[in-house]
Amino acid sequence: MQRATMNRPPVSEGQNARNAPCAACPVREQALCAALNDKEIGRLNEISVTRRYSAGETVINEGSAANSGYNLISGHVKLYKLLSDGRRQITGFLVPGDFIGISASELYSYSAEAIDETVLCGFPRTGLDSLMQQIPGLLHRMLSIASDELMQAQEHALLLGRKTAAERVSTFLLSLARRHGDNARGGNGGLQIPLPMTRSDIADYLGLTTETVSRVLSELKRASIIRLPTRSSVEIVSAEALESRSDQL
Amino acid sequence: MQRATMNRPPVSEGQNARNAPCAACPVREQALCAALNDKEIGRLNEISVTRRYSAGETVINEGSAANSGYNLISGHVKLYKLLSDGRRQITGFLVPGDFIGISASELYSYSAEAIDETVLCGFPRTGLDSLMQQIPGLLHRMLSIASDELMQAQEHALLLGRKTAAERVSTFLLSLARRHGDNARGGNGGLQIPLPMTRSDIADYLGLTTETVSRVLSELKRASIIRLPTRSSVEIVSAEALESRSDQL
DNA sequence: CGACAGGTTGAGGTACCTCAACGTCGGTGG
DNA sequence: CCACCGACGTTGAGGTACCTCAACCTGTCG
Repeated sequence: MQRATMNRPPVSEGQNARNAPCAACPVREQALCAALNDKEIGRLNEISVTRRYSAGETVINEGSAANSGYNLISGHVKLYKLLSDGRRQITGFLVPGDFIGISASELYSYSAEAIDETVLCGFPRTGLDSLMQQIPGLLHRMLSIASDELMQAQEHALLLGRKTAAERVSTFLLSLARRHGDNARGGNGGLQIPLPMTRSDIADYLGLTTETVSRVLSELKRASIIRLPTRSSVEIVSAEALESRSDQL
Repeated sequence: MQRATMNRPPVSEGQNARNAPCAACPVREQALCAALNDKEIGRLNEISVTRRYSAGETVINEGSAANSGYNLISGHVKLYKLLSDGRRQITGFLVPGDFIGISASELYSYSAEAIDETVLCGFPRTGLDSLMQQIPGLLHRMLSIASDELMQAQEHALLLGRKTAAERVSTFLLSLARRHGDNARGGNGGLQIPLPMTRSDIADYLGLTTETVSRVLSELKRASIIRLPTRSSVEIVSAEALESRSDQL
């Protein structure tokens, strides 16, 4: 289980290229890397360090120095902010190909935690910054990632500020389905979707309680709009019904 | 009231430089322009068009083609998204120096409306894009603006998803105070802050109703934490009391 | 001055939360 | 291999923070 690439310090050792060859990377054509040609990606590779995180492990701590960026290779990560009394708002769930660590300030303004067994490809910020100066395409890609996240964040604000519990859950399920793609149709033509996060995570993402999330899911199930084969997956039987309950998206 | 610079088409006429000389621009050192030297800003100036908007006028319509960006010169603008039944979520209030029109897609994903008499400096997206390709500093500046907005959006999600009405209003007043700066102290040492937006705007920003906003403001006033000299201004008597009621920020 | 949009205050309703009990599943050790 | 354990999830009953509806107040502008 332990691998040679684990826990390596962010200082380049000249061997990372061999340990984590970008050509074989499952997210080579996504994420930051899509912007780079093979030569450029070699330079990114020189400063990158892959590392495995187990479920629940913290990747980023709110308030700590923002000196790394990460590509999510496999697994899932949640981003969140806390209030002093422990109330939590999850601002996003990340899937492979997503970038972690865009930061305007010197300190991270949010925390990041692995949801399940996860592999990240980390870059020291200094190296990333100098590469961005040398490769305008990389800078441009970063802007496009940030713009996209901003759009999602505004959609999320609409959900949190103005949607009902049923609308929030329906919207959430649809956005999962959209991101998961149209593959993986179940036996009855439904869409099988993994739910790696807990009900508590979902609640903290939607601004609800676990009980309310559970109740809405149960009601959707009772109405035969979804099925819940396991606690960590949903099958969407009628996306249309969800759409009509989600008010857009 | 009509001015020569009003309603000019985005095609450069070679006179805009004289009509809107950047050197005299009140937000020359802020916004996008801070990233540019005098020569570069001349090129930005060539493609820019200033235009005046009166209160309530729409600047950007959600769903329309995203072919302009704007610098806010003076006045105030609100950004918002709507649900099909008219529920509205305001995602931000902009002040002079802010940029409007970051967009990941071809279409705007939000609307923008002038709150009061407002002057914007507009750029066609094509021109902005080619300038960004030629001037890396401009691209970099844009990324830093986007990152900053993203951070604010996450803070806003925390407010909408997890804060009480009293906490939301207190947080809002403090963030206004912070942006307004520490100038403008009132007679009794309080901080005078203009409130150009209506109670309804504030409610739609905070995910509340106008009645709830009004009740919380009245309570803060009763507790001598704020004063309400006019309907469009607040005086913050005790920022400390607001901080303790806002849970961070 | 009259009218109207914006704002405040009150009374009652409700969507969601809180608290509590019970179910369920996956892992672990006897 | 099965029994137990604990974390996660579901369901129910009651409470409450905020919403809804309605009346009234206030300033602003023709």
